[in-house]
Amino acid sequence: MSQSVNDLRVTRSQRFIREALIDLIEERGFDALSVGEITARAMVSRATFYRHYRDKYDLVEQIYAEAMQALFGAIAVQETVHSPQIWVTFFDHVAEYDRLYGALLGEKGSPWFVRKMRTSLINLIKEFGRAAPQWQSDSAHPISLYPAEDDLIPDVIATMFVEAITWWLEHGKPFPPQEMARRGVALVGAIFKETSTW
Amino acid sequence: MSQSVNDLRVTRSQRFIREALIDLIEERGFDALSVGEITARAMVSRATFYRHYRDKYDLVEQIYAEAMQALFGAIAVQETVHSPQIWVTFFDHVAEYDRLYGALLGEKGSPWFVRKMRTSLINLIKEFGRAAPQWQSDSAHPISLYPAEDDLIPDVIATMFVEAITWWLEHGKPFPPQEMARRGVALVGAIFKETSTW
DNA sequence: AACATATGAGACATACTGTTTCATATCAAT
DNA sequence: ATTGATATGAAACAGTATGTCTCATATGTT
Repeated sequence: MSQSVNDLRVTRSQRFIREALIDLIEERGFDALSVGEITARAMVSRATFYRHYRDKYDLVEQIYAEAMQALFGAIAVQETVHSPQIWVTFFDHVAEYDRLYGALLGEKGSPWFVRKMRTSLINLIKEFGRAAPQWQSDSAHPISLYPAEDDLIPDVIATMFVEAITWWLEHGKPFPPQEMARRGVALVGAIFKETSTW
Repeated sequence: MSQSVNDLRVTRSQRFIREALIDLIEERGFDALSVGEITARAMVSRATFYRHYRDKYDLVEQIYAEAMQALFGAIAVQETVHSPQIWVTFFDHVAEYDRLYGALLGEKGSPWFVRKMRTSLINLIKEFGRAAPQWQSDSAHPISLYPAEDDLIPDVIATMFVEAITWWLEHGKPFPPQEMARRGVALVGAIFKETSTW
């Protein structure tokens, strides 16, 4: 793509475009946006947009990819990747990028992005579930849950989390990340306990 | 709209259009469809489509409205609207319209419709939750849950149900509606019990 | 200062939308 | 079977968005 990695023009254009994107999502909703509208707000040529992004979805994906990279970086710092602490880190991350996630997950957001984020979470959930076998302690089928049920539970839990995040951001983060993590973990625990007897 | 309620031409056109819609969703996905594509498959003029529907979303809404009418009719037959039996009826309904829901909720489906269906469910969940106070029996705040939390729980549960339905249909309905209802009710019970202490 | 390249302006072909017109075919009712 | 009503098909239409392309210019980097 770009030979010189740090060209002020490039970073400036991309920054304007990203800011315009979030502003416009909050104002008019992601689905309603056209590329022309975004570039007009960003005071940038449409051709410039297409030089950097395939379409508006690609734009979101690039932003999201960077956010995910930041999240994984934060998680890597944690010694106990398989501990509930991971969810505190997660909600901290969400809080840090609250404007991005709020815009994309909220009322004016994109159902497409919701799906995307849920998919990202499912793997994390699986990892988390496998690392907490005590939740399935009183089960007659402690291991067979996932293969037999073909991932209904992680799917459902991931969906729940995305929904909880959306609710949290739309209500102005009523309580701190720690509390959200605590509730999320408790809920997941209850679900695992309940479904482990199936 | 139509003066003579039963005009063969109308019912035939609408039927072709609806069949084409579901076929095409399964093949190419709802979002990718254009009106022209639908009418071409239905062997009907585009003008005819616009005579009956505002756009492809309106088409889905009309189909969905009829399905909901059928569901409400089935529920009305139940004496105990506030019993878990309602969910058996619900999953029976989903099974009856499996092709419709499968297409619209599944991988090729429409996130917009998922949202729509969840909204429909939230009211049902609230009704269901209010009618089963025993789930909040050991709570210190048995009533204040909804107003205080501003509907996080019903929202999350509705989302879970939609996700469960999607999973169920995409996996070829591995077990009968009764079993899905049983598991759904159990899960909701566990969640209510867990969250009632918050 | 010299070079590289990102940008802006605009043209372009393509596609889809939603509306409209009008002649024709098809239906319902008698 | 004939009549009257109307749903339909074909086509044109303006409007909008997309994604690509060209080229002169401005702006960065070295």
